Amino acid sequence: MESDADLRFDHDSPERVKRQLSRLTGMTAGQMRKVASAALAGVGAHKDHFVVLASLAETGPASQAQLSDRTRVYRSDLVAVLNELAAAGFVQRAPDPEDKRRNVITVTEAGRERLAELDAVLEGVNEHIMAPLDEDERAMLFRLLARVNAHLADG
Amino acid sequence: MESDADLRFDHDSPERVKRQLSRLTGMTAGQMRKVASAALAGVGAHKDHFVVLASLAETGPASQAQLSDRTRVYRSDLVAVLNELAAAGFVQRAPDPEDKRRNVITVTEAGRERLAELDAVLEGVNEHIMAPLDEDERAMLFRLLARVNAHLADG
DNA sequence: CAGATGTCAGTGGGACTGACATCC
DNA sequence: CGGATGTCAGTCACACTGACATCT
Repeated sequence: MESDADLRFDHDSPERVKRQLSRLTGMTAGQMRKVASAALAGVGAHKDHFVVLASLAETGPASQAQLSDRTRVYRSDLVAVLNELAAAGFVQRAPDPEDKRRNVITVTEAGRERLAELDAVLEGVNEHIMAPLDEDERAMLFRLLARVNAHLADG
Repeated sequence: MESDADLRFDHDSPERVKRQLSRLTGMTAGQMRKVASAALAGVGAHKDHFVVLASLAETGPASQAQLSDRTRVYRSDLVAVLNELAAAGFVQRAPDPEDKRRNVITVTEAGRERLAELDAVLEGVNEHIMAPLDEDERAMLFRLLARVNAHLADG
């Protein structure tokens, strides 16, 4: 197994490559994604499962199109996610009586428990990821990234 | 065409999903990657082209295995990248007389000019990405991300 | 009719693994 | 022999597009 030991970003290097924010951000995002998806895989879940359950629990039942808008999971990919969540009894998929095109997706009690479980797992992941930063630094990192994110979202 | 207009991260939301640094970082990294690869595609290049040329220009000729270690581009993927760079005359691939297993990869003069071109393109990208931040904030973002990156690299 | 919805099939780039012949 | 090197093939998760039947 190849170790990730020297996957370290040296910002003070004179090399042009390392002056690019996109590379540092991409590397770090990849590391985070690995940690998060490994932790979720440990309990048989994927990122989308958490996102969908959280949206349903916090904003209430929704059609698949609404869920897609809320979670930014593509409508086409949502189908498989909901199939898995429904098969496990975490959500209920029922036809909408008011609009025969739609399904109404509702989180079940088991789904809420599952969400709590995934939330705990990801809380641990989040804590591990931000371990080297104190409270102020964490808030600062969030704010700076959020500003860049908002800026890029505006095209 | 779907717009990216509401791909914005709201850190002050009560939703659990948005409290995760990995999600904000992943979203932002994805935005950055799009901008960078679109800009590079505009001049017929890929990210790996830049990284490989920069390594050769800054650290000197190398075998493919050494290049892979330097750039973190997999040996297997390096082959295609070098095929493209060599076909365009940006690098020279010659057998190593001291070790018949190896090739010696050297950047050509045209390759140095290409590197300057790609460097300029990416400089513009970097500036666009960090536009909303002042100098101190940019340095802060780099440092915070680098610390998280180094921490995660240690396993 | 135009438009929204759920579904399926498929694309494309990126990260990564495995195997293999060749050579040290 | 074990180990490094370059190469090819293939896998896998992910973001994303296209088309289509159904319904408003």
